[in-house]
Amino acid sequence: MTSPAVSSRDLPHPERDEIRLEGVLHALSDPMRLRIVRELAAAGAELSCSHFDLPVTKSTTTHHFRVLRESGVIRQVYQGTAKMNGLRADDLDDLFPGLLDALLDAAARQAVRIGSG
Amino acid sequence: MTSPAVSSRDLPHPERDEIRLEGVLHALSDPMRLRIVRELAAAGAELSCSHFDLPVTKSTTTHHFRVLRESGVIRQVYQGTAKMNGLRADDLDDLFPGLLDALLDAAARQAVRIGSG
DNA sequence: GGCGTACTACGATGCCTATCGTACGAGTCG
DNA sequence: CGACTCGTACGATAGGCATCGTAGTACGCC
Repeated sequence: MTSPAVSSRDLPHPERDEIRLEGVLHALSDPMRLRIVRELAAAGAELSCSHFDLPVTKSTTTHHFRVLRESGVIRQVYQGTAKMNGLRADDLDDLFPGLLDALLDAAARQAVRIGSG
Repeated sequence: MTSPAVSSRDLPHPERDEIRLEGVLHALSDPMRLRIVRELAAAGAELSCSHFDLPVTKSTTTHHFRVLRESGVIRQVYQGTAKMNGLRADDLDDLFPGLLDALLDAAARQAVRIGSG
């Protein structure tokens, strides 16, 4: 194949209008998921699940990505065997202007302060 | 007594440096608690627990206020039989500049959009 | 002291969830 | 086809948590 071609398997995402603030906050209140989102934002591009080296098993990683997707924080698309993950920054900015930036900034400040990132 | 006098009963609060972003987000990911925080912000002053008319029992209300306090979102002080609740906006703004405003704005926008506030 | 109000403490309950392990499906490459 | 990689599904487990009800404590007032 030339390009890996997007698989026919597609995943359920909430529409932009279905995204709830409570759901987003809950998704980001888990350290593992906050870390994933920070990495995605820092990369500024879509990353495969396997790119992340998290201190949990693959099952748990899958679980966290699903929570992020179902809460509307990320968008997931299959590309061959890989699943690419991208922040839904456009949708979030439209719904909650400035929130994502404030959250990422807050996470970065805390990482500096605590010294764990 | 002239003024209700702050009771000797005092409540454990996290120091500013102990406040964690994950804890704040988790606290605000509950609709009841987000509602409390929005009311506190709208009032711009300290409010007693009994001021809030929440669709849950008083036991549950106590629980929610404790979660908010222990996560560092609010400060609670006894004044006679009443317990006054105030947002820790100063501490939060110092730790996470702009975050509280962004969260309150996001909640307000969602309330308008959904039509439940 | 006695009463009423404001809030708490404790136990119970049912649900949600973070985690794991194993077994499996989908896709790519040789 | 066969092997390998990436990720999923499912079941289990243990802990957390939102909720309730009842009983109890602290405080102010009469």
